[in-house]
Amino acid sequence: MKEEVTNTEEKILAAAEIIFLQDGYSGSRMQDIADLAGINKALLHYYFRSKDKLFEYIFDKKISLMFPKMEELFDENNSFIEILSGFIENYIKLLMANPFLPLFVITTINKSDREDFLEKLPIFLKRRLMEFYQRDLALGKVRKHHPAQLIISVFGMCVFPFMAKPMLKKMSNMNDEQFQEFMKERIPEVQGYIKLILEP
Amino acid sequence: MKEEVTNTEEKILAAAEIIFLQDGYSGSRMQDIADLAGINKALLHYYFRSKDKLFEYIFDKKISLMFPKMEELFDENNSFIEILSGFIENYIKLLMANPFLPLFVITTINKSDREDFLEKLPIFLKRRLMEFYQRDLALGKVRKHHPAQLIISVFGMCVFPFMAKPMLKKMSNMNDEQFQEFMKERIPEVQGYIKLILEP
DNA sequence: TTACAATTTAACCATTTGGTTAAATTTACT
DNA sequence: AGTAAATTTAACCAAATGGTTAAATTGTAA
Repeated sequence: MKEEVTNTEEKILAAAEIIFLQDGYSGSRMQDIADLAGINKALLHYYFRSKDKLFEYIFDKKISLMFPKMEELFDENNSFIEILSGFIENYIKLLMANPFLPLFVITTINKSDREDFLEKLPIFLKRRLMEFYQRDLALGKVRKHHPAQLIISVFGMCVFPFMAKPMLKKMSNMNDEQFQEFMKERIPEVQGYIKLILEP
Repeated sequence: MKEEVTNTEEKILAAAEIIFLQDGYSGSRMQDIADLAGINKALLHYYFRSKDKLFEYIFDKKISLMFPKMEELFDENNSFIEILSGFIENYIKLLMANPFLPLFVITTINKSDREDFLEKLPIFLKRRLMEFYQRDLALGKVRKHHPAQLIISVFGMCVFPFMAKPMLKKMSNMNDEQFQEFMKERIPEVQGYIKLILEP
């Protein structure tokens, strides 16, 4: 059965994604991944030698999702405020489709014994945002702020609700649909904050 | 040796706190806690019957820290903006002294098999903030916003940097002292955002 | 049909881990 | 000194878990 070599491999990866994203590394069991993929443990190890290998494979995929390129935003014609507004919209939509992403990446990176994962962090995102801010500051198009503080704030306002999702749902008596609605409404809300904060 | 019954118990709790906060439930080992407390596993189980009991003990302590009462803030003479500003200062200072607190509480609550912990969430904090917002909105002292969105934003701006601390340190080339400095500077920064967002 | 790769089955191994037990030892208090 | 509680030591258990192995079975392609 050589037909679709990737078929089983894909099933494994899809299953591993779900398990790892929900339970993290130490909370995940290889048996659970095999079960969810509809295969057995022997075959699982036949495809991926070890839990570590499989996990790193998933993590690599996820970290690039967490820090997307978003090249279309970084157009010289865009103002800093427009770039941030675009980022807010794109990023919240991205996270709505991948709600477990932030907690997964951040808990993984926080594990003291896996600091090697830190090496995979990109830095271009923050640097490019800073450059655009400095440009618009010089043009008098934005108010003066500490740009790193502002960027981390925008990031936090987008990301935090997904990490605190169970808390939010409980405290505001929301179900999953209402949470999605809440996050959709959040896009113009946060964009509004940024305008008020930055516009001179 | 009846002298200080609490002495060993306190050593255990202090050790359990450090281990659990850093590694979470499934990442923590009873042996590590015993080692850090300077005792052996037998004695550890002599004081706390099981890992679950010990963990719940720690979690209860921590969740009340995560959602402090801050009664002094909720004074009728304070404006909503003053209340938020006070909250930002108090909360960031609290987290500076307990940097692992947010990730610990949130990851614990997110574990699907421990949803019982959700029951321990308070709701008074959000409700009281909402009441003060509505009052000041009626008085024309604040701009119109979706108050739940605003409150979660303030929360996120305070909490998120601590959860993403290793990422932030890496991306901005900071050491621990510089991170502390960054968070200290963050207090007036976020307070400034709130004023710009809310003042009519 | 043959040959080879994919898959299953099932037993097995070594290690880790939460937890127990019983006996010995130390400590404090009377 | 005697007693009871605190602590240590060390062996032990059972379950969970990552990983291996070998043999059998199934599917595919030549």
